[in-house]
Amino acid sequence: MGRQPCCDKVGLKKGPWTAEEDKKLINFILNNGQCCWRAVPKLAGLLRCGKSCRLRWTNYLRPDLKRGLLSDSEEKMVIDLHAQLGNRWSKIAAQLPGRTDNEIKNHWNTHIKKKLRKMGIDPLTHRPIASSRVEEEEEQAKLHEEIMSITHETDEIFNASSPGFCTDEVPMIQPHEIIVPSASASVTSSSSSASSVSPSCSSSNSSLMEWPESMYLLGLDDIMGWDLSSGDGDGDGDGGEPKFDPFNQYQRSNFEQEAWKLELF
DNA sequence: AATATTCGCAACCGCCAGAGA
DNA sequence: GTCTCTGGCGGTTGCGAATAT
Repeated sequence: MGRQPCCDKVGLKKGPWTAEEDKKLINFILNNGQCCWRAVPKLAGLLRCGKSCRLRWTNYLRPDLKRGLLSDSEEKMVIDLHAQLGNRWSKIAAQLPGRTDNEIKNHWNTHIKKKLRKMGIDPLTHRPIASSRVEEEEEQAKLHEEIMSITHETDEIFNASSPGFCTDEVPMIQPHEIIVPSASASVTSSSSSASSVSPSCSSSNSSLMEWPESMYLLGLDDIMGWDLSSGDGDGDGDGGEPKFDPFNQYQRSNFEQEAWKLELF
């Protein structure tokens, strides 16, 4: 049996999307809406697989996406939500309008993780690194104690029941006599407590097929979410970054793309 | 100036769940 | 109930840019 690939991969293009491809995809979706992604590339005249088209749209081309780095409040929200939900990026993204799971995941892995470690917080447990180490050591010590007490008990039982024991007397154990404890009985899952959060997912963007009218009226800083007037420009986030830097490839490509989008209409 | 290394982001891959036949 | 297909998710990779040597 086995699953069929989402598309016939022979002759399909991979790698970065060109402006031409983006244009085709946007035009198609704006005219036809998001329907069957499998059919999109064929109908839109793209040599891509449907999955790739969907990802490109949801992560990059959607008109309601925010651009630029996450703000401090957004970052804080991500950290809080991660503490409750773990690596459920889509659930986290659902709480941050205009942000994608991929964007948040990348930001987490490249920025927030480091930041938390720098602050002495374990990004996995969200606990202070020092104290979690102490707890870990305590746990290990406890475990050791338990093992030692069990060993002691068995030794006592053993010594009491079979004095003068000799290893030569141990009967050989046959394979069928070995009893393996079931995994379910011995392993307890320690999933994070996610019950307290109920992602609303209220703003399903699937129906959003028009560029926001405000886009025509806003300036660059508004469109891109950049604060062009403030920031100390050192990139450390302490002075109102991100600041627009025409030589920053990432910002520049965003700008070019936004400008291009505007020219579409 | 040249080369090596690190960083950050976009895109891909494999798996899973749900829907429908 | 089984099988197939699609959309979605999270982890990983590739590659260009930035930085260090």
